[in-house]
Amino acid sequence: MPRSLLWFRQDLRVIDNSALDAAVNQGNAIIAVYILDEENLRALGGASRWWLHHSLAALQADISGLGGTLHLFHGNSQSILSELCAANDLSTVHLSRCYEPDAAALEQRVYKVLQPAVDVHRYCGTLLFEPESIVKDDNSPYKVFTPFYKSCLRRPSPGRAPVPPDAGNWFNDTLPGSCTLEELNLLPVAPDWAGGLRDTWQPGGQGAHHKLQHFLAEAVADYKTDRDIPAIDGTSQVSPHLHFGEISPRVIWHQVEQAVQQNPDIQEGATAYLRELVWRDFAYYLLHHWPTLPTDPFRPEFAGFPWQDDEQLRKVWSKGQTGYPLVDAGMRQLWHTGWMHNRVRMVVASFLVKHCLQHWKHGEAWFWDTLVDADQANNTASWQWAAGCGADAAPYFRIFNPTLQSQKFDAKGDYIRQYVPELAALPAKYIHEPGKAPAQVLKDAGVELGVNYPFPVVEHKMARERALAAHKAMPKNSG
DNA sequence: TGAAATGTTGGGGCG
DNA sequence: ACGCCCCAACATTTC
Repeated sequence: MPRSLLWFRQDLRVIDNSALDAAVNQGNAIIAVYILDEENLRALGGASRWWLHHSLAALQADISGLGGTLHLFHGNSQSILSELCAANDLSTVHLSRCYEPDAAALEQRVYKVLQPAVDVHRYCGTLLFEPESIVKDDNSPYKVFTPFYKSCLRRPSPGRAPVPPDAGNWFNDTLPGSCTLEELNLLPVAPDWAGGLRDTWQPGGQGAHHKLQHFLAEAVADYKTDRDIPAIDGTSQVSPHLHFGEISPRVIWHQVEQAVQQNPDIQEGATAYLRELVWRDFAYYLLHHWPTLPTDPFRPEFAGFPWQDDEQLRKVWSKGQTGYPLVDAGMRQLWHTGWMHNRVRMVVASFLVKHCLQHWKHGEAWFWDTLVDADQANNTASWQWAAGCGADAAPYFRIFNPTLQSQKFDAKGDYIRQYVPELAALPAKYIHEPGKAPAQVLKDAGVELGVNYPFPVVEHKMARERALAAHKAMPKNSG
C-alpha cells in the first residue's frame, strides 16, 4: 500500500485537523511523525517543554485510539523528512502551516527539497483566517486591530464542528531513527520543578475540551467583566492548548456560537471572548506580515529608546520581589503555574518596561521560558504592545499605576493573598500598598518590610516621570 | 484593554 | 436672599 506522511507540528490534535483528515481521506498508509527540531526552530522554554511532553503523550494516545502510531524524532526536520520520504517511497506529505518566521522558512525549505518528487500539501490549522486573506482595500495588511476585527466579522463564520476523524490506514512499524517520548528529554529532572504545573494543567485535546466546556458552562456569561479580575476563574485558560494546537480555534468558535444559540443571555460575554480569539489571529497576522517583529520594534523610532540595563532589577522582577504586591503576585503565579492572568500580564509588563526601563526583549525571554502558553506571535506582539512600540500599541504614556490596578481589579486582595502569602494577613485597605499601613497593622499581620517583604524597588511617581522623560528623549528619526 | 493634572459644575454650609 | 467658599463629582487635557 502506498504511504503518505503526516507531519505534526503545532497541530497536536486529531479533531478538526485538516492535514490528518486529508491523509485519512487519501487512503494511503499514514506515517504520522513529530520532530523535535532544535536546529531550525527557537529552543523551547522549560515550561513549554514540560507541556510538549504531555501533549505528545496525549496525542500518541489519541492516535493509538484510531489504530495508529505517532513516530517521534529528534533532529533536523529537513533531513529527517527527506530521508523518510526516500526510504518509504512517499508521494505525499500533509502538514498544517506554521507562521513563525523560522517555522515558515523551514516549511519553504522542506517544500523545495521534496518537490516535485513528493507532493507537499499545506493546510490551515492554527488560525481562524489565513493572513493573506485579510487585507485593506489597497491590498496592504491592517496595522490596527479594530478594522482587522471588523473585516474578520464580515466573513463567513470560521466555526467548524468538532467531528472526529475517520479511522485511517496507519503505518505502525518502528521507523529507523525514531525515538521514544522519554528520549526527547523534555521533562525537568534535577530538580523537578514541575509540581505546580502538574497540579494546574491537563495537557492534551481532552484537557482542552474540558477547559472550554467548563468555561462555556460557568464563566462565559460574565466574561466581559470577570475576565479582568485575576482572583476570579473568569477566563477559559485554553491558551496553552491553543498554542500546541490541541484544540482548533475554529472549533472554539463553533462551540461558542452553539452555546449562544442555546442560551442567548451569554451573547455579550461570548462576543467579547471571540474578540480575544481574533486578537490571537491578529498577533499571527502581524508576525506573518512583519517577520522582524520578534527583534525589531514595529514603530521604528523606538530603536533609539534609552533602555537601561539592570540585571539585578530584572531578577527581582522575575522572582516576584518588587515590593508591588500585584506585580509580585503575577510573577509568582507565572513561576508556580506556568500561566498568568492577562490583566496582570499587562501590569507586570508595563512595570518592567516603564517603571524599570528594561528592554521588552528581557520580559519576552522570561515569559518564553516560563509560560506554558509561550507563543512567539502572541508574546512578541503583546510585549511590543505593552512597551508602546508595537502595532496598535498602547500609547507610551499609558503607564499603569500598579497600586491603582491592584485596588481596581483585586479590590479585596484575594489574588495577592493566594500568591504572596507573606501579605495574606493584611487587611484589604493596606494590602495593595503595605508601606502605607500603620506599624501596628503590619505587626499584627506579621509583615516586616525589608525583612519578609521588600520595600518597592522603584518609587512610582519618580519612575513614571522618568519613563515619560525617557520617551521624550527618544530620537524620533532613528531606524 | 490609563493615570494624573487641570478644568468645570453644582450643592451645601455659612456669614 | 445672596454671595462666597469649599469640595466632591464629573469632564477634559495632558502626559
